[in-house]
Amino acid sequence: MKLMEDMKTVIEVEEAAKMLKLLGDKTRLTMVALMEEDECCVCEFVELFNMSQPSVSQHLRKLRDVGLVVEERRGQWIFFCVNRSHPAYPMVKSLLSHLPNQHNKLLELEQRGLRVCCE
Amino acid sequence: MKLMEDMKTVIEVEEAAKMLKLLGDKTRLTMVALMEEDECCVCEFVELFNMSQPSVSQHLRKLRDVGLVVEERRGQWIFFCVNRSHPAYPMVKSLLSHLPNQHNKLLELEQRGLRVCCE
DNA sequence: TGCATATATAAGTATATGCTTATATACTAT
DNA sequence: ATAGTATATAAGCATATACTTATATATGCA
Repeated sequence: MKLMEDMKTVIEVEEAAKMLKLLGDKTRLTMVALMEEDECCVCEFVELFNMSQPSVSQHLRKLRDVGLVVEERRGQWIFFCVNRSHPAYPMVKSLLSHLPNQHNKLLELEQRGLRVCCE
Repeated sequence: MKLMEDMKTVIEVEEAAKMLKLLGDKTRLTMVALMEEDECCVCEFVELFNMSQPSVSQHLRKLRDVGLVVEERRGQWIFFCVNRSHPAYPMVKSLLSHLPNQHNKLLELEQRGLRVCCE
């Protein structure tokens, strides 16, 4: 007997393959796992991945192009977060649940004073 | 409260990305979804995907190389099936649960007399 | 206005990918 | 043995991918 159930929205194989292809990259998969915890901005990813800014931007653009993430500008910064109403989100959430928690990465960033906060 | 829970084995992001990259191809994703239903042999995939035999073999080899599928020769045929003891299998199973059922494809193949059976 | 910071985009390049055709291997049946 | 069927592998090729460097755009602040 199952009392609580994860959303098991069905999506077409083609659509799923497109998503998995995008997530089949260590950088993008980690990005999405991080954004599942909290919204992030480009410079935070640059710091976390020790990667060039254009490279980070290009990864984020791919995620945005399929609608899996949405962006919101706040001052100088553009924050990205997971679009939880995307048709493929339930599948994405399922697979993220099999990955290690990424919270420590954000904590470490905060401790180094590199977490961007705009209130 | 949750009484029954899916296996939520955690695997490293790098390992997960490797798997998702493999499954981020419509052909291979469908193959795995089909094999989740029942073991299949190469010529069945050739028929189902209307694809060249070498192409099918190459896709299966990639899946085999990471250990996600295992093969077993029976006479002329080599049957492939999902390796349910693979560390990434729980994640794979999770995401497959968001795909449409592929049973009809195998049924149709059977009705056309093209299902390989060796007993 | 002018400069610094944050981000996006463009163009170039090396490598990866998925197909193709041709050929090799393995098993079955005559 | 020989032919037929099933599968694997190799080599070639067109396209996709992920980075790089250079440059453009947008915001904040003095």
